[in-house]
Amino acid sequence: MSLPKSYCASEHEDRIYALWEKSGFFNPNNLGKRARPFSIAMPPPNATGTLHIGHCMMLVLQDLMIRYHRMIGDKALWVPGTDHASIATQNKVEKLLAKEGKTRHDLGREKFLEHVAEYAEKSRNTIRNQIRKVGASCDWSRERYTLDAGLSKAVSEVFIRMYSDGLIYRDYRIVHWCPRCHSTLSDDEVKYRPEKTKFYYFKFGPVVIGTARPETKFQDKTIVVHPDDPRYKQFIGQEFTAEWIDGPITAHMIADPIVDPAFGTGAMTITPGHSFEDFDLAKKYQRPIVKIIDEDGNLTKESGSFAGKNARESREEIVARLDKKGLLDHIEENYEHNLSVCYRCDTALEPLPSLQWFVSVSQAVPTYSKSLKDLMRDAVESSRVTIIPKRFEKTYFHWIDNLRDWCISRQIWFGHQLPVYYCKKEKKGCGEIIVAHVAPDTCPKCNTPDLVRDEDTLDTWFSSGLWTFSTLGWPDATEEKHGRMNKTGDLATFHPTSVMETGYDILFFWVARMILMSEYALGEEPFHTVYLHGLVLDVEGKKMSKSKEETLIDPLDVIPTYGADALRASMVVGVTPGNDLRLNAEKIASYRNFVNKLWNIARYILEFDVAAEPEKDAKKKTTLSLADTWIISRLNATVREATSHIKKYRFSQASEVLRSFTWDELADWYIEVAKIEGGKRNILFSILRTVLALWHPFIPFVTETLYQQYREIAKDTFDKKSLPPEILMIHPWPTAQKKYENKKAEEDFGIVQQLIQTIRNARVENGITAAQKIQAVFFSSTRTDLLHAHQPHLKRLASLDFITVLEKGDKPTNAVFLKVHDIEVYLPLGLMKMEDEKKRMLADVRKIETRATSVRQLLSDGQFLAKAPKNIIKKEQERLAQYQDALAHLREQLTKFT
RNA sequence: GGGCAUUUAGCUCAGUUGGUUAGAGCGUUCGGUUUACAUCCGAAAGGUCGCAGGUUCGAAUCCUGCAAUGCCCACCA
Repeated sequence: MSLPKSYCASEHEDRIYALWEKSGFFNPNNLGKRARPFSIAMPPPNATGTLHIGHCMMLVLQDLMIRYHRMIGDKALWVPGTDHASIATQNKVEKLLAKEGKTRHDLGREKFLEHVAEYAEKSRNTIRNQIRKVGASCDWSRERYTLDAGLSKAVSEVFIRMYSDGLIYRDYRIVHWCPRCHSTLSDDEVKYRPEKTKFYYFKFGPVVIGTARPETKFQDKTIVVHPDDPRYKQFIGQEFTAEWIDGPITAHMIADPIVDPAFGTGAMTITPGHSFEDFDLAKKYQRPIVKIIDEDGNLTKESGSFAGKNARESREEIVARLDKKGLLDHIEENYEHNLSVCYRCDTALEPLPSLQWFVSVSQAVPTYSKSLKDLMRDAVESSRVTIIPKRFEKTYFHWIDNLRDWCISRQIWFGHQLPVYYCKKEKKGCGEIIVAHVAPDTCPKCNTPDLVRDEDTLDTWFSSGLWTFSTLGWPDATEEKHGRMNKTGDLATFHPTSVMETGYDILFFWVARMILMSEYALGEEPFHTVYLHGLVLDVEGKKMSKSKEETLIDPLDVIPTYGADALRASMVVGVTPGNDLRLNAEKIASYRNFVNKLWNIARYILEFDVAAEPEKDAKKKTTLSLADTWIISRLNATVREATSHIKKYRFSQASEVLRSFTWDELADWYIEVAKIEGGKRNILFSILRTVLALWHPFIPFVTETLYQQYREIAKDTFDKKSLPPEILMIHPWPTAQKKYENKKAEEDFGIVQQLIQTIRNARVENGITAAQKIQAVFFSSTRTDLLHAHQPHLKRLASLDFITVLEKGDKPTNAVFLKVHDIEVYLPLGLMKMEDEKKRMLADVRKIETRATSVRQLLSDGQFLAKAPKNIIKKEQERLAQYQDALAHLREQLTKFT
């Protein structure tokens, strides 16, 4: 079998993935005896979505870590799964139903849920395939879904525990309400959109008040002013009658420092039912909470003659009525404020009072005598959880400090229904609330049958907060021993998980809540390290979205064209944690080129070099050439550096190190040298194997494909015992050995490289074509051996046809003069323009003089000599010596121009 | 309003704890049928490291201020 000239990813990728999957090594149980666990819980994509480029980012980074850890011998587990994503999914399915002219109510709860489940299952199949396309080596046998029985049990279990700990409670209070989703939202699910609107001023009793929302003001009976405001001081505490929308109304004036006298008229009425601030004020001063707008966005009976009308649409009519009564003072146009909108559907939210379930974040948890806020803060403060990049720790603490109780009940159908049952008074019950996994047949208090389950479902983040441990079998995977709950099975082995890798955009939604849940339920952190990646942006720097097709990069389009490996590389190279990535097709193409380069390096080694040297060095033990010790030294340094970068989560830098070794050193130098020296079969084989292993976590498909070829050939050559593993995925990670690093070889080969590069440069500058061979004369008092040994290299790589190496003697005149370390090179070009050469040399002299002057100055600076470290001073002295040496030679050479 | 970040070559971005001449990819220019690769090879050009101060023997790197851009949080009735 021979390898084609270029790598065609689509011909190999599916086959290679199947090979991995069949091997069983995605499952750590099949990896043999391994002591150290390494685990990642894959952030579950929405079950009804399809993967976009952002998902690729997480898959690539996590797969990189998992593959690396699998190779260094860890028990590596990556748990995949999907999230039911309650609101998002329900919205999506409702939209599809709407196309058929139906609503969920036409189907009824049960039928609707069946419909959603069916749809989700189809999408999940697509997602599974997409994850495979990217090359993710996750353990499919452990795949989970947030609505699985086990995970649902975990949800109820946490709810029940929190309820009995007094952390979950039910309360009537103002909440964020999305009239379109017909559900409450948590504070974090609210987005703000800047909006320009009208700001109205109305006469209200003795004062003028301002408002942007007249339609909420029907029952405003409290005026608040600043206690020190001289305009209103006389009215504070008074009660008076004001003419209002539906006739006279009795109102109070109170004073509170929260009012800004400079805003509007300095007097405001409060609307406790429809403003968070006003709600707090109303609680403080014990004013009634009146619901003016209902869940459909319509005005309630509290609005008198307007009852039943849509609130926002009635605004102008209400203003007109007040105007007619002479109560409209004036209108301010273009009032700028932020409108709160639903993060899922962008609909303007309606704050309204409602009876809902909440998680208290400030009340002490009995077991820990600490609040959930404290638990969340402690985990990061104590460094049990570290966030990369570190700056997000600040953001995290700030979020915790401002956190309010978490509204967890949602009025949608799709999700985990609350494990709450009511013994309803309407059904002759006692009003008892029962929180349990399963409904009791009768009320435990009054024995009334027919308990009614709460219709609401839980916030989707409540269940995803449990993800790291619910996926590993909690709560069943625990047993009581000596009065303590101990973890068993996977939960014991893999929890806390090692790394949570996700986008910074869900730090609050998800990462924080996982910490909350794990700290509460298990008393331990959910993960040790949080690695936050940035967003994938298009060429214009905007977040990629389906609505902008021209700049959208869809992974499913890219993979067939450029290959999954190229896509993967583009998400790693030059990408740093927490920073956004601007992606375009050219970038991906450049990594496709690299993948192809690697392909051809392997192709040369596996086919051409072997063919050229069939038997020669298979058995014979050859002595190593300078180039050999050089490349071995460089490879070892590369292994050492790349490993160190990966350990420190600097994946981009690791890939940089690998790229420059592979392309610049191995391909451009060593393979070219191998063609000259010959007999490199063993050493090239060994280098290739190491290089493939090093690249494998980054670009697994091409490396595995090549490794399979490598192993085919190795099978015929190696004895069975030293045969490497069948698949690269479980090949041991290369280890660096200090004894192979050779500074002298790097220096000496570096001189050969510099000589060749310097001569090449001189050739181009003097207009000598590549085909034209020239002569060179080398003078060196100390390196004649090096020069003699590398005559063939110099000849071929610098296109020379005749070389003279001398220790001393007469220097050629009218020749181009070059200098590398102590080696002088003369290129007698005969016909060239010596005037140009003279100019070039004079320019060189000036350049070096400038540098020498600055170093000389530095070295004559007493402060520098006194305070700088000795090695730095020594370096500078060496530099100066080099400059002086070079200058002396240049000047000497210049004298030869007549 | 508060906070975080970014600002380095034409473009996209690296640059560990301050220490030679600040790097890469793409792009540009010049030259190439070298028997692995034109998805390639060789050579080169291109940077006051946003601006202004400061600390230091020494600053892209640390500190202060300013500017531009982006994001997050809060939100005034």
